[in-house]
Amino acid sequence: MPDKSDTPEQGRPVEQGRPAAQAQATEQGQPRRRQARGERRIVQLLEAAASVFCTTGYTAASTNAIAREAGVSPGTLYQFFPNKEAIAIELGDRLMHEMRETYGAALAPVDPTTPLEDAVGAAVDRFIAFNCDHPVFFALMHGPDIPGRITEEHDALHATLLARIEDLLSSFLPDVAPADLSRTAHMCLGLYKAGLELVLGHEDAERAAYVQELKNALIRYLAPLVGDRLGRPATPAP
Amino acid sequence: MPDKSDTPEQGRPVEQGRPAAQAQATEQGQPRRRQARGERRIVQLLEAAASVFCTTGYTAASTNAIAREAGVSPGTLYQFFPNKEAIAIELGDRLMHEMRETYGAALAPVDPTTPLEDAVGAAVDRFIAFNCDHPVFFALMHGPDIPGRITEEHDALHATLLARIEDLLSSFLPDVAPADLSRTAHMCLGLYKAGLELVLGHEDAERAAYVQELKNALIRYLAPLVGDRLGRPATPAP
DNA sequence: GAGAAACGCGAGCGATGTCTCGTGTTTGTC
DNA sequence: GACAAACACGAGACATCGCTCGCGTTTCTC
Repeated sequence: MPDKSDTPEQGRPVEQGRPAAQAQATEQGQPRRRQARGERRIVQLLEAAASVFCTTGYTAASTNAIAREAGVSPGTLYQFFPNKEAIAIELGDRLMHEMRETYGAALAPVDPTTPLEDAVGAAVDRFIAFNCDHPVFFALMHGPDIPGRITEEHDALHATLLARIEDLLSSFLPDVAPADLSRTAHMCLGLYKAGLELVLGHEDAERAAYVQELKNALIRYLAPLVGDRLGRPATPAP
Repeated sequence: MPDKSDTPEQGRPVEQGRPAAQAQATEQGQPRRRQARGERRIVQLLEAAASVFCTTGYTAASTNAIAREAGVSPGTLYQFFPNKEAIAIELGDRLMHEMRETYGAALAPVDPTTPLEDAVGAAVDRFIAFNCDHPVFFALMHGPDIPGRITEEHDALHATLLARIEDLLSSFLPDVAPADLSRTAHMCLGLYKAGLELVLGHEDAERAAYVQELKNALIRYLAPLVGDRLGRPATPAP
């Protein structure tokens, strides 16, 4: 850790003003050496940000409010994040990381013998569970007011998800034109989002009922396409 | 606490077809007597607001930008609307009014012999057409950042729509528990919104294809519930 | 224990946005 | 034509928000 006298601008772009801590290692000269206390503050701030984003949305959320929610001063917040956007980015990154594990386990294994109902049911259950555990995710991914960089991440996740869904679908629909397959995948994701909104808007028994309805909608939408591979014939529910 | 005139609600006579866009009365007494010029300015400002809301969303839209888009000064804008929210409210009102005619014609007539496919197809076509003609509607109704009063209007429309859908559904599903019927209606509206987003995101042929997919999703979701009344059997497409 | 760096604070700067005010112009009515 | 009310303007008052600065405190390291 080279300390070049007391002038902090020595190793940094002058325009940058303050060091602007990076949580993870990026290129950019020397990242800041965080202490345990700092790491704790970061997750604390991230949790506060999640809470505020959830209730007010991204644009309406003020950094002062986030700092207050976290019980620190505005200045402290900016020791760990260069700007407001970076907070959302970092939050999105961590969420995305956790998400990858979730949907990796949810969509990846395409056992060629699993019936459609089970595959859809399992995937939906996992995604719903994740979104219920992390309501911020929905808030961040649904806001039409999100600035540039976050949208990129959103698009990246979106694309990854769609690719996975297409993969999964293609195992059920071997001979469908790519364009149709892509459209079907988009529809599935859209239907899921619609169902998710309803699920998040209710609780307990109603929530469970909506989860079931969402599965029904997806299965019935896909059933006519798959032909066989239905597990059991998609008879109308009793 | 600026602005004393933002108060609960200024007595709004709601005359017949009059959209009622009166601005501030000096003291909550009687509305202002508008001239033809003023009425013209109002629709001009509303159109400008629609355009700005569409491209930037509600919160990010500045009143100055709306005034500039309309080619008038900020002061002029405030001659006709007490505040920014009122612009969105009035815009929502007029949209809603037009919407009522559209979906009144789209959902009201429940000919007991129409097959499910046709009923859904017709309703979807009308709604999609309306939303394509008025993209603001989607923007205003979907923003997570919309302040209080607008949400009320949104909820009102939502409730009205749901009631209509339930009506329509109940003619197809005579003996279903009310709770289940309501849930099904919510799902239908949710599925429609999801499809709408995809439809608005594409053009021409792709857009038409998504419209068809939306109809498919709705019909297939509902088909197992109706039993007969299918018009033609919902055979899977090849 | 001493020095450096990370951490923490909170007043406040600059930019931006909503809305007002004083004034001048147009329109409707007599 | 005269008068009032509606219309129009645009500078700026007032608030808010993102973010910074200077300085004090805690923690790490030797």
